[in-house]
Amino acid sequence: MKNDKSKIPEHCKKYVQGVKDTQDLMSGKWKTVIIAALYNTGKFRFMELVRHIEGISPKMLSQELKDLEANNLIKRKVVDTMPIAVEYELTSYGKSLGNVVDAMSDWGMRYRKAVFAK
Amino acid sequence: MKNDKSKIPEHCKKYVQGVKDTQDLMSGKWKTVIIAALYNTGKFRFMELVRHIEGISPKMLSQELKDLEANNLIKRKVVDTMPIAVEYELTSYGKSLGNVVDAMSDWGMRYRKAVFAK
DNA sequence: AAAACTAGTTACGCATTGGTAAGTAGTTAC
DNA sequence: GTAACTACTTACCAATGCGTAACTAGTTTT
Repeated sequence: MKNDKSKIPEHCKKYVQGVKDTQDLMSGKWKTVIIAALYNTGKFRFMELVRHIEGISPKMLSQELKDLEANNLIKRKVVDTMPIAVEYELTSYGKSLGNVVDAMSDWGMRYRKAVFAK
Repeated sequence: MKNDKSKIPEHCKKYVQGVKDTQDLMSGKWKTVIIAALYNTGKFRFMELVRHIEGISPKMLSQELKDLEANNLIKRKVVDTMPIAVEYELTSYGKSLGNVVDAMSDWGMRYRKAVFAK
């Protein structure tokens, strides 16, 4: 056997597992966009997000926010004014996803330029 | 209006668009894993990938490889030996996704540690 | 000559995803 | 007092994603 790739090194498995875990937490059509929005602007109310993220419905936003909150990536805060306001922002975990979102955004912008340049 | 977030700054739109574009190209259950595998190891034949990526079926692998090739992220090379071999590797575009995959892997590994540490 | 390996393809089907539309409960502006 | 706003929820439906299993066509090993 000249080149046996059948044995997968441990660090490689961990590397891939990391990618999978991150992907799972950011799965679905809207989570990365929500995270990107909160990462850029800091704090948003529910309807602000609905208006800010074009195309999202209240149903999907609500669902995705719940998922993100369950994974401790964002925190939901009810401001007890009259009328009540609900604010969403990233937790420190959530903020640490900034690297990932930045990398995706950088790459995406460069790719788009390259594609349109042809 | 104290705090008008209704006007979305242009750079913010571009930022989010970048994230979306990247997400679209890496969508599905297997693309990031395939990219990570090729990024780590360089070159793989079809059946090597099937064995290396646990859980993937030939059908899904074939489908995802086609998608990735269509988006110019990987190249497929038929080595004209007897029997023929088919090699897959990242294009330079594909390699430039390394930052994204690295960021995802880093974050995922840290997150996993943090979750199990509790 | 049969079994096994290469690189896939095809048929089938269930389950998840995500969209539309409408409804709810409370508050407030006109 | 009625329309509109906030923060959602619910019901329903269509499309897609993804898995299983089997099959193909060529090559090679036994």
